[in-house]
Amino acid sequence: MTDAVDQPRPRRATTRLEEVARAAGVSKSTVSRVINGEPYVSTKAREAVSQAISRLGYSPNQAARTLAGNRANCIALVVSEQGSRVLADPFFAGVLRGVHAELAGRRVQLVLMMSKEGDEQDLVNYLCGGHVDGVLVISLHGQDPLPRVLADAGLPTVVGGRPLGAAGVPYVDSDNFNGALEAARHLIGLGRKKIGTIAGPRDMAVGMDRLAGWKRGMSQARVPADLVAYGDFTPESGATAMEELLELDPSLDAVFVAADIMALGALQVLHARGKRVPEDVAVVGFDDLMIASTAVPPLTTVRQDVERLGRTMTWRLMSELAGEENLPPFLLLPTSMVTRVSA
Amino acid sequence: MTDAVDQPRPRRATTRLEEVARAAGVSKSTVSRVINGEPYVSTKAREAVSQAISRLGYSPNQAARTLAGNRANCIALVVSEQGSRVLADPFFAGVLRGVHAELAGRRVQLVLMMSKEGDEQDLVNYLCGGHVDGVLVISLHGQDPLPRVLADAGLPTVVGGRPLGAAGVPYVDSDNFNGALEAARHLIGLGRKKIGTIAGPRDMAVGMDRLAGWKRGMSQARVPADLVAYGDFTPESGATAMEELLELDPSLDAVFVAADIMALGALQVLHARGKRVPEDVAVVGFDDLMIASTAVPPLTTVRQDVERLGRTMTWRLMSELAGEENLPPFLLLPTSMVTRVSA
DNA sequence: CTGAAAGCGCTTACAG
DNA sequence: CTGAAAGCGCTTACAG
Repeated sequence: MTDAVDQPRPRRATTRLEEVARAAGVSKSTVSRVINGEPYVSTKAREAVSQAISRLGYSPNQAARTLAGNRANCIALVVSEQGSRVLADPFFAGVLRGVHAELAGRRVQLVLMMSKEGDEQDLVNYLCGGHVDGVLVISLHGQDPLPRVLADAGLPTVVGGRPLGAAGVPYVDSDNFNGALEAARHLIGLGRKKIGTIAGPRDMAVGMDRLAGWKRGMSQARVPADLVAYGDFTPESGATAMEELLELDPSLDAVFVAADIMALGALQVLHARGKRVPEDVAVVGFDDLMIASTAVPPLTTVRQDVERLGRTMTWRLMSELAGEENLPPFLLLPTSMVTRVSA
Repeated sequence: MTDAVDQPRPRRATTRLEEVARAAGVSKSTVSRVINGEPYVSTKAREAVSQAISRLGYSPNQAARTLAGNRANCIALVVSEQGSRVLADPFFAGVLRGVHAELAGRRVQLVLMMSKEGDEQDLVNYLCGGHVDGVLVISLHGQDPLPRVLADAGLPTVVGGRPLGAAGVPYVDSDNFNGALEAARHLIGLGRKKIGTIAGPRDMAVGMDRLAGWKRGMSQARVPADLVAYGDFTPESGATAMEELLELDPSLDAVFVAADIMALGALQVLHARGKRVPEDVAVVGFDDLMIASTAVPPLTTVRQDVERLGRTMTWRLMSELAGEENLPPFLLLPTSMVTRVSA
C-alpha cells in the first residue's frame, strides 16, 4: 500500500525565507510580500529582498506555501488512460506543449494524472483534496461524468474537446463541425460525385461533430450522404472502414477520413486495390499530423491546432482561477484546409 | 512575475487527519502510522482507522505531508523543450505511459517540467529545493550537464538515453548499438551490396550509437561502410539525406534509416525517383512507431520498447529512493527486428 | 509600508 | 503498541 518513498532522507540544506529576511534586513512578512508581488512594499525593501534572493539562490518551499496559503500553485492534467492510447500520441503531446507554453512565466506546476478504469474515486478524492487549484481534462470517452463531478465539487475545470457527459462544464474544442464541412465542400468542388466518409467513434464528440459537419456539407450541395463507415482512430480501423466503403460502392471517387491516422490505413487499402489517389479516389484527412505531409501521396487534410488547444484550455482555467468573470462557457478554435496531393 | 493563482479562495472543506482519529477513537499518531503502513499498529486500531478513512473519504493533504515529512512524494519528469519537438511525440508519449504504469500503486505524483534554454538555473533551483524526491530526465541534447548538476546536488536522477554530458549518472537506454548492428546484418543477409545509412544527429547518443552499430555490422561482414548521410529525426531531413545518398551512389540498393520518422521522408524520395522498395532499394527503419506498419510499403524496422524504457527508468529511480543498494549504473533494453515488406 | 504571531495539516522523535 | 507535543516553512490577518 505504501510504496511511496521509503527512505527517511536527511533534511536537505536549503535556504529558507527567514535567512533571506535576515540577509535583506527585513521581516519574513516583507519577504513574503515581495515574493508574492504584493503592492505595498517600499522600493528599497523590494530591492534588498530581490538581491538577497538571487544571491542566496532561494527558491520558496512549495509545500509550505500550499499549506499556509491554501493554494496549491499547481494544476492537474487528467488524461483517460484509454483515451491516451487511442486519440493517439501526437494529440496528447501537442496539447501538453500548449499547456506548458501557457504556464510558462506563471508559477504553477503541472501534475499529470491518468484516470484508470476503477480508480475514479481515488482520483476524485485526490483532485478535490486541495492538492490542485484546477483541472484540465482531455481524451474523454462516452458519457464520462468526471468533469461534472469535479465542477460540482467546486473545482475549476476545463475540458479539451466537447464533453458529452458533462454539459455546462467549460470546454475548448477545435471547430470539428466546420472543418468537416469544409472538407466536404472541397471534395464537391473537385467535381467528385460519390463521396464517402470514414467517421470516428460514435461515442466521442469529435467523431460525432466531424460526421455531422460532413453531412451538412453534403446536404447543402444536395449530394447524398449515405456512404459512411466507422473507425476508432487507428490505422487498422481506417483500413477496414475503407474496405467497407469500397464494398458499399465500388465506384466511390472520394472519401473524407475523420483522422489522418485512419487515412493512413485507408491509403494503404486504396493502394492495394489499385486505386490511384487522387486520380481514382480523392482523400481528405483531419488533424494535419506530421505524418500527413509524408504520406504517399501527401495528404490533403483539415488542420487543427492542437497546441493552441492546450494553450487556450490553460488560459481559460488560469483566468478563472484569477477570479475573472464573464468567461466564455466554451471556445471553438478555427480549422483550416491544407491542400496537398491526395485531394 | 507572480501570476500564480491570484484569487484567495476559501479554504476547501475537506476532512482532516484529526477527524479520522476522532472517528476511529485513536490518536493522530496512530492514524498517521496506518496511512504510512508502519508496522507497530494493532490490527484493531488499523481496521478502525481504515474504516474511518474510507467512510469519510479522507485523502491526506500532500502539502502537509511533504512539509512535515521532508519528502515530496513526487518525482519530476524533465524534458528538454527542444528535444520534445525533435525526438518526436511518440517517443515522449510512450515514455510517459511507462512512467505512469510503474508509478501506479505507489503514492507518488508526477510533475512534468520542460527545460527551456535560459531557464536552467530556475529549473535546478526548483528541483533541488526539495519539491521532488527524484528526477527523470529525457531528450537530452549534446553535452547537457543537467543530470550531472542534479546528481551532484544529491538529488537521485535517472536519465533516459545515454547522457553524453553526464557520465556516471544512472541511465536506461535501448540497445541502439545492437539494434543497428542487427539491421545491417539483415540487409547483408538479403544479399544487398551497396548499403547506406541515414544517421541521426551527431551530437546525440542515440544518433552515435545507431551509426556505430551499423558500422560494426558492415565491417564484420567486410562490407564498406562509407555511404553515410545525416538527418535530425524529421521526415524532411530523411528526405534530404536520401537524396544525398542517391547522389553519392546511384546504384545503392539498401539503406538503414536510424529512425522511422526519417524513413518516411526517405520512402517518399525513393518513390519520387522511381525506385521500387524493396526490389530496387531495401529500407530498414528504427523505433517501430505506429506509422511503420502503415507506411507504403510497410516498413521493416528495429523495434524499441519505449514504454518499457519509461517503466525501467521509474523502477530504477524508485528503487534508489527506497534505499536499495547495488543498483546497476545503467540498463540496456533489448531491441528486435520487425520484418515487414520494405526489407 | 512593516513586523510579531498564529496557524495551515501533517510526521516524528520521545516517553510511556 | 500508543499518545502528547514540537516543528516543518510558509501566508495572513492584525496592529501599528
